[in-house]
Amino acid sequence: MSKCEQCIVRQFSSLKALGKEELLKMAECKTSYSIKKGESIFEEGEITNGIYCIKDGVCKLSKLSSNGKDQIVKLVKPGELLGQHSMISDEPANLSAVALENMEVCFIPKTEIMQFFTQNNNFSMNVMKSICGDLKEADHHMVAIAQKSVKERLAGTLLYLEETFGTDSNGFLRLQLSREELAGMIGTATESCIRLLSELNKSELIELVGKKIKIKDKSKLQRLSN
Amino acid sequence: MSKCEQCIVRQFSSLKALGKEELLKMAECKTSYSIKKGESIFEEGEITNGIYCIKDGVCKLSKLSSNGKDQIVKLVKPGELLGQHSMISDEPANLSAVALENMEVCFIPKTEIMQFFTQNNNFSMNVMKSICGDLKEADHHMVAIAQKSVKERLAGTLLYLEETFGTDSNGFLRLQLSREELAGMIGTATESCIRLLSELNKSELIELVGKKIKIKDKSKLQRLSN
DNA sequence: ATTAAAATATGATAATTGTCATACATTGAA
DNA sequence: TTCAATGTATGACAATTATCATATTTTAAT
Repeated sequence: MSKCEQCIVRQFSSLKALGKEELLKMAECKTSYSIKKGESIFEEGEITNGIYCIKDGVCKLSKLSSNGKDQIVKLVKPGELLGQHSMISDEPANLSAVALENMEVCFIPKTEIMQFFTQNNNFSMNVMKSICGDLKEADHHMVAIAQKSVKERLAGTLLYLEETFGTDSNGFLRLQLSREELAGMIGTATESCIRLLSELNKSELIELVGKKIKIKDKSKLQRLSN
Repeated sequence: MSKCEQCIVRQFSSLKALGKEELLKMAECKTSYSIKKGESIFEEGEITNGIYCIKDGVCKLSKLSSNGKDQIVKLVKPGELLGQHSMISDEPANLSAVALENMEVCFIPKTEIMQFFTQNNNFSMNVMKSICGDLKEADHHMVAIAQKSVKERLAGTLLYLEETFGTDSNGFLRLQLSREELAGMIGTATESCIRLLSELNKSELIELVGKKIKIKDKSKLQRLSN
């Protein structure tokens, strides 16, 4: 069982407010998991009874719509927490969490976290702040979907993917999403997404090699995204 | 200066966790405002330095999109708080708040609220829960906008307006929104909204009298909304 | 009451986006 | 390797939605 004290990603989450003693307590009760690409961490409607801290790998949070399509609400990366919202609300998960890469996560039971809430005000404040950040992002995303065209959203999403997850040594987006997932992020049909990617490819704003995507003209993409 | 202890709406917000002493302190430092229909409480980008508790009247929270249209993100009603998110994030307001009816609100300065956060864990938990509820709603709204047709969203929004704000003695929706505002809620052009309202009117699912709207066939609307 | 301004309504049309069909490419399992 | 399955790509077409123009109605100010 590894020590939470020495875990680097802790620094990037609300957990950075925890003290030595609290970290030791947490190390004792936590469980580590490896999750393979494509596997789910929890499903919409499931009761989670704790939170996950992501050590490595990226996952998607998505919600199934009545039309059968999965809307991706947020991507979650190392350092971030998973499942806080439903734990705090005391409700089943509102979203499904599925690994986009192989992941390493730690599960911390609800009872433990709730103690931190009552003992450590900085921790509570951090969690509140991070949830408020999520809400702000969600509002922003909502307005984008409501008011922008699919092409504008696609451009914005590609820029977001590069900024947030970076590129590999050849300049391709590090995070590999299927066309269907990309469509699920911007809220459109898979075919429309593919079509627009082809168009951006032809006009040389991006380059497509297999399912890999490289951004070739960032400033034009930015202007396009509005 | 009226006493917070006796304020009814307090029961409906996170403030219900506050004790007698805290309420007395709050009553001393709060300021009451009357806001007329159409006036703004705060604007996107403004620093608020406190929160508003709504005693009476409904307001809209909206965000201006780059295409010049206002997207309504949420409607806020008596008992609810306003401005918590930016206060907690320590950032300028992300949304504009504009009164849809004449309103009575109380402003409570940030310094006061922050003390409650450190002193009263129930209060912190309540605020956290309410923000998580907002996030859940925002996600839900996002998926609806991304995956449903304008007609489906319109039907859903009309049902929401009836459920949430009720009807007058003649069965018309109590909360009067302009067609432009209704369009801003569902994320579409004003003309499209008007057109679909006419269509629902002709097929007798709703009745239009001036700008007033009455729901005539709830179950058909529900089926339509998906 | 009169009039200008704003909101609502509707038509015509164009642009966007979704759906279905099908072809091609890639991947992974036997 | 070979083949099936899955993912990606593209065409054809239909449906949805936005935009612009223009009435009509309502509202509010003088």
